Amino acid sequence: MEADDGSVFRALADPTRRQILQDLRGGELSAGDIASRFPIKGPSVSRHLSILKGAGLISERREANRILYSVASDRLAACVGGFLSAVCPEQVVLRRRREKRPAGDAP
Amino acid sequence: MEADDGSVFRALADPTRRQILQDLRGGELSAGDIASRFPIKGPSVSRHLSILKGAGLISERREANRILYSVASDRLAACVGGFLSAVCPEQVVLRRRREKRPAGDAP
DNA sequence: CTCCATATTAGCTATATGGCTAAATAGCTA
DNA sequence: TAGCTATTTAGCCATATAGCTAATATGGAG
Repeated sequence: MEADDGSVFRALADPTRRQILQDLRGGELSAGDIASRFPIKGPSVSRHLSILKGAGLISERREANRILYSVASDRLAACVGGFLSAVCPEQVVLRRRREKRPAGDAP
Repeated sequence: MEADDGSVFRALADPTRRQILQDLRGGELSAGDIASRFPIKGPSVSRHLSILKGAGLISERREANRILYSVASDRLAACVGGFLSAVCPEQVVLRRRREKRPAGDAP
């Protein structure tokens, strides 16, 4: 069901999308907030957001008539960090975060 | 003189190029060695190699009439790891390698 | 030099990508 | 309901990308 790693790397190929991810590092932003930071029109931003979402790199939340986006850093770290670990494991260390466990798992 | 980070991420967008980098993890390979591992023709592989080289992700060395390629993992870790550190610093640790110092630098 | 092996460069085609404008959808408020 | 804001979707166009075949280096062996 989930997008494959290829979609993640394709998503990261565009500088605008990389910047969006960095901007989201500061916290949730609406599509309009994001659009105001770039010299491109709203629909283009919307397209970038849908590509990032398709890659699983951002998640969205509706609030009134705005949509707030946030970065899915777990997924980013897993895919990209996983690749880095495969190619240059000496230079990169992945710090695994607590995983969401299905309820009832051993503590 | 050096390629910008954008070229690195564009280079990584293609699955063949990512696989080439992983294959080079095992040690130097000639263009022909690499070509034999993929279902595409030599010239296409050559193009991928030149893109990887343009991004600074591989280096080459001539031996007789073959050209041996190796992965530039420092550059890969610096660019991609740097980006990861900017977006999700909690999940990724960059382990800096000894840098090549200009001769005559303090010890 | 000629011949062969290894690779790259040139030129072509089809598809993917990223921008735009205009139109449609979603949700709030009167 | 109508009207307003926020955002996405549809359709178009220009450029970039990745594959191919044919032609061009480059280097070693005879």
